[in-house]
Amino acid sequence: MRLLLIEDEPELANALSAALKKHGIVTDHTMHLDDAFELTRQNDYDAILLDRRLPDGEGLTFIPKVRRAGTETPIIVLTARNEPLERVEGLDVGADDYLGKPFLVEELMARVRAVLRRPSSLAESSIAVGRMVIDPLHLNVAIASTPFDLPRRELLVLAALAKRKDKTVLRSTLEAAVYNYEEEIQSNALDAHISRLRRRLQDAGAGVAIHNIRGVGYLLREE
Amino acid sequence: MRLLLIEDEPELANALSAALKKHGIVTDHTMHLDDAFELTRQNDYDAILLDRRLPDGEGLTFIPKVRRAGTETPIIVLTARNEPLERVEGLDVGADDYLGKPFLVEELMARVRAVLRRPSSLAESSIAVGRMVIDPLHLNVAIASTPFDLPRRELLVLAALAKRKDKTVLRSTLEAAVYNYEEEIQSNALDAHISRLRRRLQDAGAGVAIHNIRGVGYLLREE
DNA sequence: CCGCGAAGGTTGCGGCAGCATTACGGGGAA
DNA sequence: TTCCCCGTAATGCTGCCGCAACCTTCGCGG
Repeated sequence: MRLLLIEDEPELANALSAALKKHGIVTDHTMHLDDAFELTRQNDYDAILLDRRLPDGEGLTFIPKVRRAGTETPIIVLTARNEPLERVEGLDVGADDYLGKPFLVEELMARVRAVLRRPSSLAESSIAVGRMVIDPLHLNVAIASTPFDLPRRELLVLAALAKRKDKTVLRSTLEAAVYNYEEEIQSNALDAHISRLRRRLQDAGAGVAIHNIRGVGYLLREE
Repeated sequence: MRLLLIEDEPELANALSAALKKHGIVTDHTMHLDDAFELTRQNDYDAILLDRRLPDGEGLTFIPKVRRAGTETPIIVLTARNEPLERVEGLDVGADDYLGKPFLVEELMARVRAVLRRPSSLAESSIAVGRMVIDPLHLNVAIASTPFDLPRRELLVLAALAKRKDKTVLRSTLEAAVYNYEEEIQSNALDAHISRLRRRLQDAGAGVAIHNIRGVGYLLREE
């Protein structure tokens, strides 16, 4: 899962990113609405966390803009101002939920989950490929119903591939699934993960293969 | 197991929390319906105990509100008014059970368990792993059918792991299972519990292992 | 059919974040 | 009081993972 966090307090932003990471969530962070808008066009986020009070101005103005651009990603508004009236304000312009500061990360998680549960979003619980069963939400993998554990990054790669099994996943999409843009990589780290993952799958007799499509990306299919 | 208690008499609330704690239950407590509503969004409770007569007004009004928000957590209504007619009233708006004050904690526990056993909730009664049998509902653990005592926190960790045996449990999920929102921890207390629990399981020859997945969480499996 | 460049695959290494363990001491229960 | 739980912190260690060097495969053009 991947979130975009639009927040100008670096301290809060860092704490939040770290906490979300514990939930297996990759977080991109920016404090500028323009950057944020670009990021929504480049990436397919599962949800957006939006602060209202930003150096660029009122965060809410961001919502109509992205909606007009066709982005339907759920938006959760974060703010210190938590009056009922303002709550309505946010929801009226197209926010999906509203969260007053300070809040617990658990609360945020619950709201993210709630928002993702809504009919529009397609949160699949479990995907079967070959002899494997992959649950990308809980980050579980099993082969022939015995658990199979993987390092974090390889797990994220596999989950991203499984979500679109038999379909090609762009290289950039995979990178996005595993890294946030602060952790930019200057090498073939992704290739390395793929390689190690392949070996692990092979050794375990997973009955799946990660197939490369030159210049485009990868796909996961049965052997 | 984790409950939300909505009750305005501090004395009763404290006594109840303490009593439930002895049963290994983590309890969050509030006396305001608004707070309670927020809490249901923050946490995934196993059940909610709801007083009818509250400073905010009639407790029953709370039920449709949370149900509309998509929360399916079982609700047990506590009240001094225990007339049959009022009982129907509570159940009609979506309560799962009804308990007249005063009551024995044992009775409350029995009702909580009963409510959790219902088909909708997926509370398994008993889980077998290795040479152990774990009942996360009664918080009983036995090794080779002789009872096995554990300290409270370690018991909660083990129960949380057992409920998802052979599947990874996120670190954050474990933290939520063991601590309520007042008890924030600032150290590696969870790691310490895991370590001590491992040693105990080892010494007892439980035939199970708690396995770590770096950067993700833990899982319980047979050795 | 062959050559060549670019994309992908593989692998060892080193740094370091995350985990394991343990001793210590406060505090609560019997 | 005594015992044990359990939070804290210090210490050591493990193995993930980014990196880079080197090798293999692919596809195109001649």
